[in-house]
Amino acid sequence: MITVELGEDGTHEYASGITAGEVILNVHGKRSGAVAARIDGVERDFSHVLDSDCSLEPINGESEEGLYILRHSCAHLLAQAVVEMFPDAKPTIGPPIDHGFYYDFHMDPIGDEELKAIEKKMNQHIRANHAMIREEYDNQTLREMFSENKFKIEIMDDKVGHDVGSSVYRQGDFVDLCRGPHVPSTSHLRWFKLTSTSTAYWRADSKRESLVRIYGMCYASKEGLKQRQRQIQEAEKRDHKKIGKEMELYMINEMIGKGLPVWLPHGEILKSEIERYAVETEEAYGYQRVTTPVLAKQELFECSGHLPHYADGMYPPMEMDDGTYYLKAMNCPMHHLVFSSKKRSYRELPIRIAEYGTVYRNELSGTLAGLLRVRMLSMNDAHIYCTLDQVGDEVRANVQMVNDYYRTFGFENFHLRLSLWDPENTEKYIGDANIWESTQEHLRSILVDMGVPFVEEIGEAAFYGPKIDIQFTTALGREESMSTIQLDFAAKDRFELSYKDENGEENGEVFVIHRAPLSTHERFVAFLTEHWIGNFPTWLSPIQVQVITISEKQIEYAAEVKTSLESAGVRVKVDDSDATIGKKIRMHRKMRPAYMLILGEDEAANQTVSIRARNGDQCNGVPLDQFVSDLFAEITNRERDLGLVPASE
RNA sequence: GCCUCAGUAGCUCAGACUGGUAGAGCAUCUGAUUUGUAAUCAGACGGCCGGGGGUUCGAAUCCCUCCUGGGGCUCCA
Repeated sequence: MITVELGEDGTHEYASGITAGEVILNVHGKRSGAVAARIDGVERDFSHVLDSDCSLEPINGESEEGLYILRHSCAHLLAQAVVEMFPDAKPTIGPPIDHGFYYDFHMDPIGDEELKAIEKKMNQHIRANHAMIREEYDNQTLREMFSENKFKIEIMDDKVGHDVGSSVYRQGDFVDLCRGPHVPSTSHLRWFKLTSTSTAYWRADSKRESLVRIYGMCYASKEGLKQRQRQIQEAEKRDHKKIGKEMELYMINEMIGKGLPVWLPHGEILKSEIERYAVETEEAYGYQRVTTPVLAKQELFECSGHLPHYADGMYPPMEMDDGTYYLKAMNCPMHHLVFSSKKRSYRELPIRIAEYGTVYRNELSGTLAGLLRVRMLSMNDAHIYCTLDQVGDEVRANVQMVNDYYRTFGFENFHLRLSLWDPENTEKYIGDANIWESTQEHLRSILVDMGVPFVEEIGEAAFYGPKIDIQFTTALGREESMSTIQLDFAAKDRFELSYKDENGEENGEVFVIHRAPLSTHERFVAFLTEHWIGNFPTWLSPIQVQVITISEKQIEYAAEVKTSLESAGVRVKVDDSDATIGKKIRMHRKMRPAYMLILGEDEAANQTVSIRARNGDQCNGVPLDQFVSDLFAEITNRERDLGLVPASE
């Protein structure tokens, strides 16, 4: 007999030789929702045989670990179907990922129809409910089993070696090299869907074989799968490309080029309102503004380290009669030169230099997408020059600034990330291990002191130093960097930055903080559009008030209303055409004005307006003067919500 | 750059599989209508069907090629 410790479910005695699955069946019954078990802390299959005392905890399919196992198993199921339908296809690797899984095959490219057929075949195997059986073999046998698949052999060379054996998993006629664990049988994989295909290179190396990657999503329940599908639908509704077109925020023209959006009047309003807000804020925080050129000589970018470390991200050089020029991919080198354009005293520090600078980056043409990935970016950029002692205050001020901005813009789904260098991969970075470790520790202790929660991630640092990124979660559940605060210890040496200290000595210990709390105009407007579904707060709305007349008789009064709103600085448009008001409301809805004003005989007679908020709530008979002053307050206070109409019950 | 799906009127889309020479709604314009909170009626205008090449008596439709857009190309048994 052996003793199995089951946590809350107590301790049970079984005959030695019982499997994990049998214990779970005994304790939790058929519908336990478990897909595997954790035995003495190690994830195991249901078929794992228990022959000594141990602890056992079922892994539920809905848990993070459970979903990982489900998705991994679903990748195997995909490979089974693909190999059956395309006997020449060679499976390579197939890991679980967020929401699902993929599997890379060495095979001819496939299209939508094949994808559907593969999904159908997978469903057949689910109905057949093949057991997923673990088998262990010695090294020699494994190499014989997979002798037809050089990719698997290469994986063995790397991960298994030549001495020890490993495991395979078999379902029906299909066998795959794998460590496991897996679900006990294919019927657990019902809630999946193949989503797309793509290409990837073997080992992410463009010189190696090109592989077909097939993506799928997989969940533990119908509800899980449906919920994800709803999330995707919701994200489509919020897509900034769709809303951007409807609201005429920006356009992309073939003759101008890919990744080079043109800001249309409505988008330009968003952009300049954001910029005005940034300028006000930065003035309050003691920043000085400059404008620097969009291109500069090669020497500058060699000095900054961009050319050796960032050349792929830059536009190719331009040969001029006096040297080689590059479009700038970053503003920092120019700001460094502003700093060192005159002698600096310790009394001046910290010096904060800001600019809404336009930078140019050579993104691969296939990665460009709407406003989210572009080749010309307007950055809300600034550089702070300070001593190491001052870094803490400056970082704190910037975290505070980000918090204030996000509250005003209504963003809630975000968290801080301390982005560290990768000590295994040092050639990507400037500077030695000591300076990296000490500056990272400095930033870490600032965050800890502030008591703000943050996560750490290795390999996400900039090439010149560690950073604090503010990570934003999109409607699709994907995490994107929105704001950044970067500590740069390399610039002082490269640009010989210095100041005269209290002792009258030239001091070269100038630390630079790069910060961009509002990201780029392009990304920021894209996220803002997605977040508000185009229904921006009044101060940001391209059209703040849309006036609608009921009949021709109110044309004059409408003009009067327009004039008084305009004199208060409100962006207002009038529709005095002879269409019905129902039609006018419907038509103007797509431009998402914060408020519509309905003007009829009553309003004209009493100098009032009827307000219709964006959500359809109304408030009739409001005196015009009152509306104008209330609206003015709402705009100047940058209120998040439309407050001029009481919410309907 | 690579794979995949797509590109038809200003917008949203049908027609394509099975070749016979282009359609709808909205927008716009012109009339009529003067309207109280998500589409008033009628008429007109509008397209070298992304570009080029090929097959054919005949191509939006089939084939090739280029361009542009969407999705993906980070997750490593």
